[in-house]
Amino acid sequence: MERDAQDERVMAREELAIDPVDLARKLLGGVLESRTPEGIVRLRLAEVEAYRGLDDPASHCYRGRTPRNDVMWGPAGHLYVYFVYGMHFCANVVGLSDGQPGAVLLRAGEVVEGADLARKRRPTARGNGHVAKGPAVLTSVLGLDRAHNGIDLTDSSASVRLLAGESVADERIRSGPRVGVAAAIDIPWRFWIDGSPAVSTYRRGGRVRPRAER
DNA sequence: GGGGCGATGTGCT
DNA sequence: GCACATCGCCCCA
Repeated sequence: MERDAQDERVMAREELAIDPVDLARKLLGGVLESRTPEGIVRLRLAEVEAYRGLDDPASHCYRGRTPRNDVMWGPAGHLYVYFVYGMHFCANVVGLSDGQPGAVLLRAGEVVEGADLARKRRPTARGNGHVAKGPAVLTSVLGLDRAHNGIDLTDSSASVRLLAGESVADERIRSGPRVGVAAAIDIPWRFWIDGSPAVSTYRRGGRVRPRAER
């Protein structure tokens, strides 16, 4: 079937080498696949956020190139994985092209294959292995960690790949402020598929100041 | 060399 | 709704 062929198609680098805000919309409905000795898990992306390098104070690239964020400087289509809060990993797809940093954080998705393995990897997560609600749940369900940083998702032989999946109609895409981000809170660079059970609940970022605020 | 805090998840109140 | 676990990164001294 035509749709199945599209589901299986590995996305090409030139499709991904675009502004992260546009890439975020394009990734919705796409499928991230991880293959390990344990098995295969596939996840249809339902919620993402754009982080656009140098002029975005919330981006890891904002203060320049460092060993940690090196992958974000391109090339596009690679996986940027980072460690946060001393216990979680988050995964991004790098956008734009060489020399221009930017990426899309993968926040949530629906497990379309390998629910048993997903549940085994994250037994306490709500959704019983069928949804990955939140960026750290998403990475653990797929078995991603620091070792997967820099993988080329457009390489058809890679252990982690990005498949085209289904395109999502514009009217089904919603947007709003990014979760857990205090800087640039007015910029609606979070995108999600309306009605998806995987979409995480909004939480504003930044610690509440002791009493300075208002 | 030291300290503050973060693109979070979970369980308990 | 809130506190807390837990540690690497980055800024500043």
